[in-house]
Amino acid sequence: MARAPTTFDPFNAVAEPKRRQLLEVLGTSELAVNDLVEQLGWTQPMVSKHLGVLKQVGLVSERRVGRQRLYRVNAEALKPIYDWVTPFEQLWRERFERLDQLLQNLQEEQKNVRKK
Amino acid sequence: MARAPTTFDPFNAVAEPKRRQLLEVLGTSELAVNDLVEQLGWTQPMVSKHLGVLKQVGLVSERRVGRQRLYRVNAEALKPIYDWVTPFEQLWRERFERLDQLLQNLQEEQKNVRKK
DNA sequence: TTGACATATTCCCATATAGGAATATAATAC
DNA sequence: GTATTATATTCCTATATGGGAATATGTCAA
Repeated sequence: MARAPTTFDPFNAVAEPKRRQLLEVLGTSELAVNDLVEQLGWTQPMVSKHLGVLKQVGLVSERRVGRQRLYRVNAEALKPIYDWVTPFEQLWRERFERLDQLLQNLQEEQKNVRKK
Repeated sequence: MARAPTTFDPFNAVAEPKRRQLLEVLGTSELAVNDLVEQLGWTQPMVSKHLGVLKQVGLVSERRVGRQRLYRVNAEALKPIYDWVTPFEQLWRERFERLDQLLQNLQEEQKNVRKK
């Protein structure tokens, strides 16, 4: 078996750095393909192809206006990623907090040493 | 150019569902390869290979004890994913909040209608 | 040393990619 | 209808993959 297709789920779609960049540029606005071409500096087919992948996994939605197609981010489609990664965030935050505590304790001890 | 290698960054490493599953099973514990083989029900080479990818991107760390190798999650390596996805979480949460607000307003209106 | 156990590596293949170039489709304007 | 603009699709290729099977490496125990 090969790797899961990029259109399999948001994880695979967003693994490609360019597609993350595209979503960032899109942000909260609604942009036509040519706007994205200009802002990203990529070729038009490249932008269209990446948009195609993002659309297939529901990460962007498309609205046709005249000969333009306006795209916007559908942020909710990123929820599975957020939900998956968040529990792990607890882990490293706890570690940092323990480290902070440790450093503070050491500082306290140093103060006491100097006082003597 | 082909797709970025799975060892390119945490995004690509974690795009594979099995590797996410492996990290989940690992959780906060430190497990030997055979423990993982048993818990996951995969073949031993498959577990070793996925661990190899995860290790290359720093998502797990390895400690050798006798003939065993104990692995644990290095959660901080997931921080780039967390940091990237979190701003988007704002977007869909705001949308939900606006929706909630809208629904509440509608309920209020209904009450007033009935009073008349 | 030899065997048993724990883990990693190699070889194989079908499959999907991202990018470039060229071309197709679709909608508007004249 | 024809030209023009906006966008999508097709064809190409190099490259990496995940899984299976077989094998190699490394470590302990008798």
